[in-house]
Amino acid sequence: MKRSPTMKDVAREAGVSVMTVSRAFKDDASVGEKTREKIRKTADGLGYVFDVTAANLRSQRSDFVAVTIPSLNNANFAATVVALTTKLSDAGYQVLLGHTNYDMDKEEALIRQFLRRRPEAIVVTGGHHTDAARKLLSESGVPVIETWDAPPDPIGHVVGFSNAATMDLVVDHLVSLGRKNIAFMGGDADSDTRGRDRRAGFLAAMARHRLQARRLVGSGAPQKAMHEGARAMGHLLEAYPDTDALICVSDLVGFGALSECQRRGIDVPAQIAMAGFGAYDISEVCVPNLTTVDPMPTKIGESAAGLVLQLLKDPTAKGNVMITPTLRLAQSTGV
Amino acid sequence: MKRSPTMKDVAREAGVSVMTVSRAFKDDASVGEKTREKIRKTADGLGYVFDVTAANLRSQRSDFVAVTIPSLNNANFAATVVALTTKLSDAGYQVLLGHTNYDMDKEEALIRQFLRRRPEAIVVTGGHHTDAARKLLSESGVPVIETWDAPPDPIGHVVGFSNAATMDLVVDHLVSLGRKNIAFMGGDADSDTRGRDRRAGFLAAMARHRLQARRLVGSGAPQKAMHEGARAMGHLLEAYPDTDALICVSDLVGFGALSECQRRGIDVPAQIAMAGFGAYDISEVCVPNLTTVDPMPTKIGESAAGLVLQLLKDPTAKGNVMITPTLRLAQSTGV
DNA sequence: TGCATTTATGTTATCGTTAACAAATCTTGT
DNA sequence: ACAAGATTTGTTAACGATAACATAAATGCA
Repeated sequence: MKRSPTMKDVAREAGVSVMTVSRAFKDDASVGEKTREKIRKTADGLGYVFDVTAANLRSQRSDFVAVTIPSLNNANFAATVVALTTKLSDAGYQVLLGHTNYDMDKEEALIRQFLRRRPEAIVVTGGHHTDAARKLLSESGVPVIETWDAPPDPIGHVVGFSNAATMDLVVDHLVSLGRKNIAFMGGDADSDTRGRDRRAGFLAAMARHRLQARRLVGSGAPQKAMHEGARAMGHLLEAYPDTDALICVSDLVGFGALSECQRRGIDVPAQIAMAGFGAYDISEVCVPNLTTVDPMPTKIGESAAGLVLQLLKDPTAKGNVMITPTLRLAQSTGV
Repeated sequence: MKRSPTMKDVAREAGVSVMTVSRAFKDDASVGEKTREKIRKTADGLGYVFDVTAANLRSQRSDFVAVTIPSLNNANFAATVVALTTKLSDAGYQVLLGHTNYDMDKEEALIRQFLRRRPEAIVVTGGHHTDAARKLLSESGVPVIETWDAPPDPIGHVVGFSNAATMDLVVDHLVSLGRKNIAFMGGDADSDTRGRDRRAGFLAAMARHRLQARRLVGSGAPQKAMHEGARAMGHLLEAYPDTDALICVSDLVGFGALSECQRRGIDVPAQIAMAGFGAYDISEVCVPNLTTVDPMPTKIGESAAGLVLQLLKDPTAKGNVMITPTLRLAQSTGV
């Protein structure tokens, strides 16, 4: 197989200098209209494909934006990435996507790997990282954006919300319905830092209402959320049979719990009101529909992309974006 | 902000040549143990980060493997990508992931964009592409692997299965239960080529059993599967009230349909037996559990990665991998 | 010890593109 | 028609690494 053609080949064939070919491939450059046309045609004829790697090396711009998320298979992270990718690729950037599988060491390894490609910005999910990862990020000389959480000690910029504060919305709602024996399911897995933050928010909100918050059941790692939700519901009913409301760390756990109620003939919301988190599709389809919190994943992605673009124009720009999640009431809390 | 250090800086600081530094960063190269140690230490001290772009340009190897999938937020595609990424990154490759949103023009644009980075292999989902995309792929001089479908006219290599053939499994099962008025939901969206293939398979299987296959209802684009499944169930019940079995293009559509049955008090499986496709988590959690087909997404990813690695060693290697999906029986068909 | 062999390090040119500067060509107004 | 400015094209060197080849240092063995 023969070597693929370079600008040099195109230049020779078209009878111009290499530099003119280079310019012809940039939209804004000054090249005569008929010269450009000839070059385009010659390039097509030769099957020339522009080599971004060489361009990057010379111009010292990688066009990469590195992005890490905990899991690919999550409607919310996916929505954020879709929004982010759309906006960034429209602006000519290439997203380098990595998933950590909720493992902070994996995240560190990914960051290390991505930095070797000289990304122009790094967008990470969450504010919890290994010490080494924090160091890598802050010393990278590249804009860093933490999304989804509003960490107490940000590395660079933040586009997120307070997971803890969202629990106020849910607890207030359940309390306003007269529920008092409110349980929380999930938030026990070390790896799911957002879940832990939500549980902490639940505890704080309950304390604010002077309600006992001892009804806590684990649901394990987020990867098995639905199954674990069903299992955990069994535990909850045995341990705290007088529970009259349940907040789940996610809609997926919530759906597992809901289906277990269905199996056992427990009436939701009459006996137990139930709320999830994440506004997953399933919350609007399951029976009963699940009250949930919409964390605005697309808005997070769009804002993060906007911030990246702004920072690439002006690295000194300040800009943290706070997102305001909304409570979506549905049948599972009797609305 | 000062320029980040290069090998030259490390070499000067460590009192060796640039080439020695370069070798010290490759594991297998011959460098004295104490020299290597000194270089490592100097590099760390300077905060040196290896520049993969430059290395790629010189060595004419990108370490990239381009991968396109229809949607990020899909448990099956995600599982394939996870398996693929894990295996390839262990071997030192970087996956460039792009999602097409089930749009073939978007896929073409992605491929065009990826080729400019000189990937060492390209893995695409499905066997349906624009003509231009097919041309790009086949002329790229890079190994091409089509996954998830077994296309009639492959571009290069294939790791997949016959969507149509999987429907034989499901139809045979339902017929063996004595069901005759079998409906199919989905497969109507142009963009969902796999769904279309499944519907075609359904029609073929019904013909083989000499059964009428006019009970077809659309469920629209896969992005809204759950909602559309619920809506479509309404249509089905109105149009074909004597339906005694339903095959859905995916478990997500199936769950939508199932929840609509629950709302209307229709007994599944007594009145209507129901089967989905994809072995999504939800199929094992919903009530009743959903009979489904497991398309072995992880196996697809692993096999595709294995094939990529093999092809990179020996580009002339032949190798198509056929995956055999399995039927998973559950309560929704009365098992 | 001395010479062949292995191991460790150095030198030079280059991957394919673009920044920076230089030169040539084309406009335009008088 | 011609100077002055605007537009288009060309030349040279460089981005940061490595392949290929050359040489120096270390080792083995008679």
